[in-house]
Amino acid sequence: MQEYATLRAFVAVARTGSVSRAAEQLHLTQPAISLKLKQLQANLGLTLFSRRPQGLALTADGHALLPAAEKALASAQVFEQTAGTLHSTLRGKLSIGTIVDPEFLRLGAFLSRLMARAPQLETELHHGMSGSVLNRIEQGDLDVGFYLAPPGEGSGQAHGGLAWRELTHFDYHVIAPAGGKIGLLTPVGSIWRRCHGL
Amino acid sequence: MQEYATLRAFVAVARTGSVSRAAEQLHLTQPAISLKLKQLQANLGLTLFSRRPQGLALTADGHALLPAAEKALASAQVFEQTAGTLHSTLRGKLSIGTIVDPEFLRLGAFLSRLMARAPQLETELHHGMSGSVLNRIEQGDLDVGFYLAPPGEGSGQAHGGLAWRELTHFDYHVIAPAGGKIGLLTPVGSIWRRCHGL
DNA sequence: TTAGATTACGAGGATCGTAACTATC
DNA sequence: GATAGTTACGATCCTCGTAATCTAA
Repeated sequence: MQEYATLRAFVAVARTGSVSRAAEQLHLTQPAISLKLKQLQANLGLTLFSRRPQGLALTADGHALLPAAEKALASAQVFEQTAGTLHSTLRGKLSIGTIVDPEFLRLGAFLSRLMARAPQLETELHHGMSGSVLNRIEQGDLDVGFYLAPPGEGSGQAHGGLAWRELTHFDYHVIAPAGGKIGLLTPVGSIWRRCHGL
Repeated sequence: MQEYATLRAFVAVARTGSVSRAAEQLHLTQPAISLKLKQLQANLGLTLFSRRPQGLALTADGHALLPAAEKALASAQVFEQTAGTLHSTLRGKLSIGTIVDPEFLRLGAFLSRLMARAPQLETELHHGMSGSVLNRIEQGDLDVGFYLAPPGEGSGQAHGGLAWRELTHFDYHVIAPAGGKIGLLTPVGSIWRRCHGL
């Protein structure tokens, strides 16, 4: 089965009539495109292009395959777009409780990833000590907050009415109102569900 | 952009409701599927499955994405199939001149790859010494033949009215009537063009 | 000589399987 | 204990970019 990169190369070269322009368009180098074409033709056992002085031209076989390749790419884009609409419906304001040094929390990375996932989400940062963040979350004042966990405590458990989950690649934990089911009832709460991927 | 292997994993798990059965179906291991699912969900920023005692069940998001994934896969299969029909129209008999030991030529591998590319093609093997094969090709008695080339001779050149091309991964060469243009005029000749991918 | 394409090759990253671990019945 | 899934990790394969080579106008 041909991968998307291969199909993109094929379509780009077919449309531009040139490996160079296709490479430019796809932000790759000439050799990369050239190799992809070679692989595609070898896999299919077909000759899709013929060399012309000013570039490459489609053969009859290439012409016959182009529409199918374009459809395959279009379907893939539809998939991506469908996925996009599923979390672009997220709206609301997320109140985040922070502690200690934002640099230590890698807060910038966290926020940028959050924005990438849910661009329409507003965030509001509230700084405090670890204990006060816990209290304000329990009171519903904050939606989610950082929490320095004691080492060796495992992950994914619930305690004290709060659900917490270890963030891999980070040295801190995030807390949100318990159960995850509550999260689903409000726009803000659904954020918590989305955050599971971060 | 999600690759096909990822979409196949998603669809297989969604349909079977189990990583194990999906792995079996795709001839992969449980961890490979599990990783693909994790990557897909991370890329999309969505939770597609929820864990059940007997396996995994689609979430609402997963349900919404399944049709798009199936369409993307179907389009890819249409592309492959279209390519298949392009060289399944090949018919005719190919007379192949062989030399020395068929085992040494890896003739079985060559023929099986040829059959995979052009299933409707008949082949006819004629064994002889290297010189006689050359003569019979020049006389049009054979369509294509094996030839032990002197080392260091480069590849893709034409000499003595014959075109020859080095077969990568093999230690021998294939000869066919010169120019490749002649090849396009007859069913048998078009075989030579197809062989370029082997 | 210039423009365009291919080949060679090496570094970096992705993939997949084995093995070990966790959780649920 | 048995079943289902995940994590860890290492070997292998793939991809892409740089540099060199090839071909035609």
